[in-house]
Amino acid sequence: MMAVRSMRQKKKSEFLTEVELEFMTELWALGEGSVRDVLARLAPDRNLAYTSAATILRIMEQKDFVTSEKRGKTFVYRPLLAKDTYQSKTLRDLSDKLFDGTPASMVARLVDDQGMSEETLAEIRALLDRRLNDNDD
Amino acid sequence: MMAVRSMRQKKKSEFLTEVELEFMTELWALGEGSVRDVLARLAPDRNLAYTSAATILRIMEQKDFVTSEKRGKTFVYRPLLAKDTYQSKTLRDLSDKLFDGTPASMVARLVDDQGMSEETLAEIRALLDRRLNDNDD
DNA sequence: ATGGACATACGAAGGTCTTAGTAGCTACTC
DNA sequence: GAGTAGCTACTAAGACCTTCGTATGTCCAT
Repeated sequence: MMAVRSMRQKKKSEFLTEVELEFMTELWALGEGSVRDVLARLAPDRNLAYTSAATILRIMEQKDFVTSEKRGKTFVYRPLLAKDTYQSKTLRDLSDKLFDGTPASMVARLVDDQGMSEETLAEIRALLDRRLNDNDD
Repeated sequence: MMAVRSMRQKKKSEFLTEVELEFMTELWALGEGSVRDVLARLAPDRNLAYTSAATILRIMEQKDFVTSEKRGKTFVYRPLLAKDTYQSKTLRDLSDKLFDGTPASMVARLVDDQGMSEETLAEIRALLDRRLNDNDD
């Protein structure tokens, strides 16, 4: 049997679907994991069939979001996309589409609405101070 | 046993789809507008059929994102969902799903990666200062 | 070898989203 | 009153997403 597995890459949507993000989140937390590992971490009321989980991970590999390595008789999946990277990409996209491309307005809405504690706010300001001083020398 | 679950509401996804956001953005900018008004504001290379635009707005009305009023022979659409509100909702969702529910980490990633100018950063810090002083009395 | 446990591959059903064509309504013009 | 222009309603095609069942393969113990 030939495992003909070399299709051409198609446009790659770059973004994770709902379920893909759910799975990727567990992989990011685990570092790596089998179908069963990921499944075990989902909410108890999630009730997703094993084969569904396997399908999802296989598709994620086709999309190059994860890679796999056969260990014994099971595949172990590992993220190819770093969480940091994906966070950045997502923020940029959101800023472009919903905040007129000005990330500052995003922060403004965040600190206005998100009910952050005062220490959280102070923490963020400290972060900015550090950032500003770093570039300032 | 009967399905006790026959709500008339279809669970309303709460979130705009890609195209719906595109249209809503124009309606937010316009305040209100007809199919033609919205269509006119899209990028010249968008090439969306008039009937497609009309369908999209009709669906958005079914989903209660907009309301309409017949003026002459055309419908004029107006947002029911405020941009601010939607921004907040989206940020909260993103924070929950991709930033462990801690908005502060979101800001951290923003100021780290987004290549903001120094004045943008200073602007944000000013915003935080104001916010902190307001609560500080 | 046979059966059982468990893993992967594939295909199909049912849903939503995007797009656009077709049909029909209304009103204005000649 | 027939034609035309512009609008809305409906329907459908095609793409993608989510879920799961079935088929198939592999390893191991009996």
